[in-house]
Amino acid sequence: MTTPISNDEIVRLFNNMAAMLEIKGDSVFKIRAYQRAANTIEQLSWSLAAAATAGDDLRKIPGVGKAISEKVQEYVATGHVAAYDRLAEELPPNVLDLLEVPGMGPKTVKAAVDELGIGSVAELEQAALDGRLSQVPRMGKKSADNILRHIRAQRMRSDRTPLGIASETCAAVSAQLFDACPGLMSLTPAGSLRRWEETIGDLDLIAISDNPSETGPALASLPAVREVLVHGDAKTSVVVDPGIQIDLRAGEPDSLGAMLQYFTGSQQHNIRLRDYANRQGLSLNEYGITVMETGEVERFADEASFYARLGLPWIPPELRRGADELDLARSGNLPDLVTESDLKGDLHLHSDWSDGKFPLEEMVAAVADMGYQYMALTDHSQGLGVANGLTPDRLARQIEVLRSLQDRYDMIILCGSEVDIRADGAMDFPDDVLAMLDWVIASVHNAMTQHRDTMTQRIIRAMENPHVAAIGHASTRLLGRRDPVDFDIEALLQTARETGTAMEINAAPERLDLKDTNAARARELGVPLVINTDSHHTDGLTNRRFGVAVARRAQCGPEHILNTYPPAEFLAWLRSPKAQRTRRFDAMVASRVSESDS
DNA sequence: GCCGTTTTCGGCCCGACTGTTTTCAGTCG
Repeated sequence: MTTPISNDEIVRLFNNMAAMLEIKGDSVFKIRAYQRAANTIEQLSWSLAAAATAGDDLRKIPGVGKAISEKVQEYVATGHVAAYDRLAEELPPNVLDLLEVPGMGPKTVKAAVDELGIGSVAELEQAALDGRLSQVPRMGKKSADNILRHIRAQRMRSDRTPLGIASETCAAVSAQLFDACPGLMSLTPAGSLRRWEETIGDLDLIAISDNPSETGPALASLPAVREVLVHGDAKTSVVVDPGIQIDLRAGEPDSLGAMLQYFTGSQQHNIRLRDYANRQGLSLNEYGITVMETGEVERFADEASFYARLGLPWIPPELRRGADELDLARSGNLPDLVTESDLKGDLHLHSDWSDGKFPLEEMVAAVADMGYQYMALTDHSQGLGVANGLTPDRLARQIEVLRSLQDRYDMIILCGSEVDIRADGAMDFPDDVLAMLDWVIASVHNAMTQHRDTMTQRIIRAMENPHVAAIGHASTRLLGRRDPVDFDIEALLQTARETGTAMEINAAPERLDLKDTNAARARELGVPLVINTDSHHTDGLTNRRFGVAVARRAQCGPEHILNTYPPAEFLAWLRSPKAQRTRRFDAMVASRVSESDS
């Protein structure tokens, strides 16, 4: 069995085609069509290659027409796309790297290729150094110097920042900016951070102030600022210390609605929203909504009234992905998304009995302080030596301690374990030990480079164990540090459904695992999801917001999340035999949905 | 290249900033 072509590969193909067409100077609308198709495909919860092989009509996907559909078919069938190969032949092999350099757009890249024969970033750097680059039309010494500077800065930092780090940076910079700006009324993150994307390109901040013009200079003079990139009247861009770019826009209170909408994006969402507005004779920009006939500009203090003016309900930022959210909004079918306050328990927690940093009693107390109605303590199993995993004897002692704590809390304390899934799919504890536990979450922690089929079968075997309630951080990825394991996610989720196994959305910001598209597929298949923090520290409990965001991006309501159910319902699910859990969960979802309808 | 409760052809989102120009092209988001 060979690895099928992934959606990501198809996305890369079309994005690369768009970039090459840009350099060639082709129609911007054709380019935009490829970009839109790539954006949509990126968000599919299912395998496009599998659908193509099955003979499905791909043109049902928005933005995919005859030409793009045929290219997908060709790619899946042959591994190549002739049109792509022809484009690639006309350009130097590494030309797309040149587009990655800030300040190098398609026109400049084309000029550099045609006039200077440049074919790589190294050659571009040399041309900037020896003065040839500044000879290109519309380039000068300053532009060439900027290109040089960007090449060197780019070498020093990775391109995108994991959500958790961006979130911390945002909080730190915001606090400093409030101190520096007396007139600052509010500072709201926009862009990919507000949409809770798993990685952030740069950090967009919207400042609302009585005196907007003071905020840009104030940002530029903060101690954390390493470099000022742009400083105009309306916009300031800087680079702050861990190498994150911050774009600040400032305005007055009555412009917040339009500014937030404009700068939250996504770009594809905005393109489609503005198209929708144009059809109503309205034009959108960051200042408000213009009635095209009269030229009158209407202003909005909040986003809800902005969307309302277009005849739409407010669309949560997590859904502004340029996919089907506008259609859902127009038809009144936006999902009611899960929120942090829906969570009634945390079912993946560590203490200092294994690799956590806090004593068991303190972790339990901190969880109770969250207002939860149940929790599971899940220290590592014996096989994870580096994490001081528990032997069966230590586990038995820990269970005694936990049971003795129960009297002090209203919250139900479940005795759990994060049990290692061994390389062959066997559990790290024998069944009689697993049977002592209330809650077993099974995770892969080693042998992560296994072949796709081996890894898939390994996790399937774990799911088939009658004691395994859930699979933890299935892909094991660490954002920016470790790639996900190779597995057949569709087969895993199908097996989860068949075996009555829940799938974790691990909320640790460096994991976010399952990721959004996989969580969406789990939801579609009726697989219960559980949002856990995997806290090793009492501070980790608030990371739940990241897990909730993944679920929201997956269009999950509370009914799709197991640990939003009241204790009685959750425990009834947990205590029923695995073979019955899928049917029980379906009933739980159905009753929750009919409840919210009435 | 895609798309349609105006359209199967003729449209396709919008503005800030920079540096190079001498009125604006190119880049970015």
